[in-house]
Amino acid sequence: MQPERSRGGSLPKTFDPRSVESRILRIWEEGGHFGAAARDVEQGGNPYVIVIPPPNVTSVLHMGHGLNNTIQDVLIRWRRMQGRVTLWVPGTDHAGIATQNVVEKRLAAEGKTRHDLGRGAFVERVWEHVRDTGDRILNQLKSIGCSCDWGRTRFTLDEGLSRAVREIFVRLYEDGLIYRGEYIINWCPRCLTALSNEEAEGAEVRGSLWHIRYPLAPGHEEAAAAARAAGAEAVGQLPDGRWHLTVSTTRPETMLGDTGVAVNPADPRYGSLIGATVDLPLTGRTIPLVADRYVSAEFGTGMVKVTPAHDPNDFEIASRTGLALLNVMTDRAVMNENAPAAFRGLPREDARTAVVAALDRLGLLAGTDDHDHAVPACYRCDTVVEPRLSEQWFVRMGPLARPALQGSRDGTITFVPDRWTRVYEHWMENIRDWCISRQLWWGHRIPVWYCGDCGAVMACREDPDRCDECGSAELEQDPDVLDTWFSSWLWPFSVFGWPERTRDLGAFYPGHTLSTAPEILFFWVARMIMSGYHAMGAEPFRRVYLHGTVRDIQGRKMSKSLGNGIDPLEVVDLYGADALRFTLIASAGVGADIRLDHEDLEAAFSPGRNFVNKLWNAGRFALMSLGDEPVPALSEVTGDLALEDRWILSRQQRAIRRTGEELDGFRIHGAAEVLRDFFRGEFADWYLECVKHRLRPGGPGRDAARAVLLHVLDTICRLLHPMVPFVTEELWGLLPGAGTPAHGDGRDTPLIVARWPEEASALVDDRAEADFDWLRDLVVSVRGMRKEYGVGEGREVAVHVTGGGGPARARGHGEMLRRLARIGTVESAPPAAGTIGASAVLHDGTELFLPLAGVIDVERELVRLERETGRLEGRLKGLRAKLANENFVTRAPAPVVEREREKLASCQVQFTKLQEKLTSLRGSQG
RNA sequence: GGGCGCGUAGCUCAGUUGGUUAGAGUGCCACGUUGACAUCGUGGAGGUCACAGGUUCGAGUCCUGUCGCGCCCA
Repeated sequence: MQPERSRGGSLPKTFDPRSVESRILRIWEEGGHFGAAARDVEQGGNPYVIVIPPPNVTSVLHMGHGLNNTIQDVLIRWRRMQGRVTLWVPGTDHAGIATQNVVEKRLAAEGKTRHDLGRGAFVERVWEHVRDTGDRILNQLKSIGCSCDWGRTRFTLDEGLSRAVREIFVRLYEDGLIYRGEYIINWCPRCLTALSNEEAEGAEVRGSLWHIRYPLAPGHEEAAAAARAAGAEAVGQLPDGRWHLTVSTTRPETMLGDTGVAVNPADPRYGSLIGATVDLPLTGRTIPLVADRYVSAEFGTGMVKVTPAHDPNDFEIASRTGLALLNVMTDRAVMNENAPAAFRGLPREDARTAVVAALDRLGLLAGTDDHDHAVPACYRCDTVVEPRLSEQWFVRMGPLARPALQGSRDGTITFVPDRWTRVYEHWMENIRDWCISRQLWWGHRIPVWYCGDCGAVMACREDPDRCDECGSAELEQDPDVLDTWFSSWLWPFSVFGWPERTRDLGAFYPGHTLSTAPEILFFWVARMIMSGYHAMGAEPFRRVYLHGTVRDIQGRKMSKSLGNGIDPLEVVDLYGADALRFTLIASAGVGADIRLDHEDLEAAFSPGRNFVNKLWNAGRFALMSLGDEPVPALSEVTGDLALEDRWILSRQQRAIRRTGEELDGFRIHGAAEVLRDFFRGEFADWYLECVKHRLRPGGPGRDAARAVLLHVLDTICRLLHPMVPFVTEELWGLLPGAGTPAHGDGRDTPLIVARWPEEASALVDDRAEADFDWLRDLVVSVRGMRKEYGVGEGREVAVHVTGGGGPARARGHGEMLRRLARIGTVESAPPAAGTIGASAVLHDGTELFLPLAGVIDVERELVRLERETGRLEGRLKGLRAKLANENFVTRAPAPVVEREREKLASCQVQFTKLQEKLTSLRGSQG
């Protein structure tokens, strides 16, 4: 083994995530670096807490999880390195409907329903399923590097969390904030359960608006004629002479359940008809015409049919006007015994067709229009929701919303991006009661018992034996379970043992950041805030980060049904977890959606993989170059620093500062950009190239270069660790210097708990930055001229550097210029008159000249110089006009004006000198 | 019907209180293997910042309107 190659030389040329990730994971987990204990806070530690948005226990990891949890892990790792007592609590959600559906589907494959098994056996069957697959998604999170405290993993159906559900239910019931009642709720006729308003998602549908004639009952002819005379076009006469009204509906089948027709009381057209009765077609029933302020005189005919048992608005009208309730459908949305015999047993869709046909035959169909409207569908199975009258349990939300609204208004809780604040507040201001009972078997059973003898209703923390009222043992528990979100909304404190007053609660509540997708702002985030204030008296977190959605290349949301998803684990397998993370982070603007090509994973994820590989190779080179001898600490070489050393150290301080600023503002992609620019654009492209010759054994200033190289690479590993934890951990572990003070902290712990870098203002060096920028300018300029004339890198060139501060600034950097631009010699004297070559002028007026006799094409050089002078002339013109404008000079801030003046001066010098070159070249040619 | 967001390079997107020559990744063209990396390097082409007005010394950025796309609420 060669001494100078003993480090790094044996490492593979490309980073191999598979050989690294599992080993690193083990180091982190076995080291106990993911966890935190209440004790750490009690002893004065400053906590930083995130609770995970618990994924559905039966789900598998998708890209949305990937993004969401990468963001959380970046924040957690960053705070952990800053020395905060960091806790990220993982867990899963029992997802009542979804999970029950999965198991029911399996049963269906066996030709069974849950009713064949019975409740107890079915629930046991679901538990079996959950025991088999429940850990799956959490293990998947591990494989993308999530540093959750796995020992604290919770499940919403755990005993402790179930106790929390029961406690909050009973408390709210006792406070009068939970009640039972018969109302119109959203009902899924496939899942056969009630849904909350949030679970019924409206989808725009192209439907029809049917106009139907309802004959007036005899005796109202005069009133009808009066209405007609008052301009009521919806009132008319049928061929047989009967008067009729016209109502419009998108759901004609519901007319079988109509119990009235309503108009606005202030509508002058229909005043005479209020109190009249209508012969409801097809049913033989007679229904009244009533007045209600809900009815809009402007919409349609200004006259609506009222179906209180099948429409929420109609239900409201009925409750105000006393109209009867008539339910004409079964729980499966099939017409029931209250419907006329001809329609009984028809599913709602068939009933619609049949009703329309029947009305048409009777000549009562006035017409049909196309009509776009929103139709609510079950968020779990996409079946069209049927508004249904039924007895359910509700949470009275008004009192809970008040403090939750206040928390946002007074700035206690902030949302990023800020626009969500208004969405949140609008929802809170228009809060509606929450239907929490579900006609399912999988979930927390409602802790309410009914006495079979005296009819008492009891909400109980412990299962009761006897009725509180009459002592009877004839008790029956409510058969329904609670909405899953009724347990999720307790998550920020139930995971810490609430309602017990645990040490964990004292240490870790309130938490700090919540990162999630905006889809569950109402479902979950808003309700957590409500329950937090109600149960704990404090907000559950202060900052809510709502990130974007992962979409396919066409902008469609990734979904199982579309088959356009990307499996994060496949990406990890192909490109590594770091590549996945970096790609996601670097492409996710604050709150912005991400598009990824699911058909070309290489195109989608190679940027991340390539970046990681570049980092790996920079590390590999550094390790090879550092050699085995001890590397001095930075403090030992301060007197020996070369320009490029001072430059990179100065740039590093800016990178540290900006990374912190970006992370603090949840601009994680911004942090990624800062670090990519620093690492790749400055460290790898320039610094490493500058010091290569110094790093060779016996190279000039070798120890200083080694010290700086190690220090900067060490810092880069730290700064990038939250985003690409595996490669940085691996690399950092290979860096020399375990236990030396050169690294600021001991190297006996892994990077995951190493100290986050702090800006060292003493290392900021404006002068070095300016000088180095000048050299970069020179190098770029020479490279450009070489390319222009096709002077390959195999051939060294001489460069005359004259005028401006040039010769002095170039002095001492000959070797660097040789390596970066293949400059053989730097001449500080002007070329002999008549020498053929290429010219350029740097910003400070330094003239460059490459003698390229034999290579150069004078015509081409003339064109090139003309292009350049033309460009400068354009700029000069703009700058002169700007500075000649008195308004600009007097009104713009002085520094802005000064900057423009400097630009003008610099352009002027460049222009003049290039102009001279051009003139002399023309002269030499002519 | 009400509200919100978006429209910047071929593609995907940054652009923080208005102030350098509007940037990155990717794709494209040319050259290149100088002992980290071809999952690389160097150089280059590519934009009337959707459109029309307005405010301002100055607008991708602020205001108004129009067009197109997406989302949320009713």
